[in-house]
Amino acid sequence: MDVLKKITELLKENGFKVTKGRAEVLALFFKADRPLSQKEIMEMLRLDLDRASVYRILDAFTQAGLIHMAYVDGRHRVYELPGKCGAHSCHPHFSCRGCGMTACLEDFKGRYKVDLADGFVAERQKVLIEGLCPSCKGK
Amino acid sequence: MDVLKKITELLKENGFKVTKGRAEVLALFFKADRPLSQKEIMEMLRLDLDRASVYRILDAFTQAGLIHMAYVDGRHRVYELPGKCGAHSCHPHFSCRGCGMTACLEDFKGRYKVDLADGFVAERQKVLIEGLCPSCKGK
DNA sequence: TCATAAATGCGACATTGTAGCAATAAAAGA
DNA sequence: TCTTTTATTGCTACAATGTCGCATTTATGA
Repeated sequence: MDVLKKITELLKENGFKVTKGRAEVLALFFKADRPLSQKEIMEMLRLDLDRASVYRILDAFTQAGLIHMAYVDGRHRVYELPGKCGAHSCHPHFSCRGCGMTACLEDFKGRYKVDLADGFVAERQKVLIEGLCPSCKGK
Repeated sequence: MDVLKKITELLKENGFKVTKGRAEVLALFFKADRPLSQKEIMEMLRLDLDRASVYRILDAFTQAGLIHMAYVDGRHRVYELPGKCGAHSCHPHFSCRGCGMTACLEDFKGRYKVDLADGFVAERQKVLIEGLCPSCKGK
């Protein structure tokens, strides 16, 4: 199916008006091969979209489950399309402590099994692998 | 051994001058049963310590390896004493999406094994379990 | 096309984190 | 103990990130 059509459908399904801003932000996530921060989104956008609007769009998408907050970077919230994340498994992210680059390790199949105390409910796992990327490794 | 003595030793071992601020911040981590944010540290401190100083102390401790940055909350950096975290295992943290409370699941023994692409080096794993705590569960 | 409800732009603001510099406190030696 | 030296702190200003309210604009359904 056409990506643009898919995006329009996704937005309508979730009760969103189909606006240029929302369509393009969502399109960015479909094009991206890694989690995106608000800052990166602003830079990648072709149309002028206000900072506040981007935040509102990201919040709305997150609440609707269209994207996930990956929390990869201590300062920036980083978002991505939801993968197969669930209560007991989620593909991890890699973050380079040299350059701050983050990547999605989607083909990861491992699982944690965590026994929480009574009364606690696990909804989702987030795993971050920290280390060095090839170009920062040599320095 | 006395905690205060241990703290003094730890600071000296790492080449730090033993100041009231550093000693008390480090003591907070020994007393705490969960990861702490800069904000929480400010609120828990008895003596008046400047915001900038707390940040500098946390940075210095992190660099020296006395504490770890746990990155649990999207907005706040959250720190804790280093556990048995390594390239392929780390005790996970639990974070309640209702009240934002975070906890350390120290007795966790599981492991991820992640195959990174050539040239990438994994130094540490951070795992976050998101869900609801008992008191937020009912709401 | 028009009416309406939602989304956006704009501005102001709160919070978090950083940097420079003068004042202060800790450590070492006399 | 007193002094000197050097690191640490407090203060101030600043940058970046995120939020909020309100007027304006836009998308949608009649």
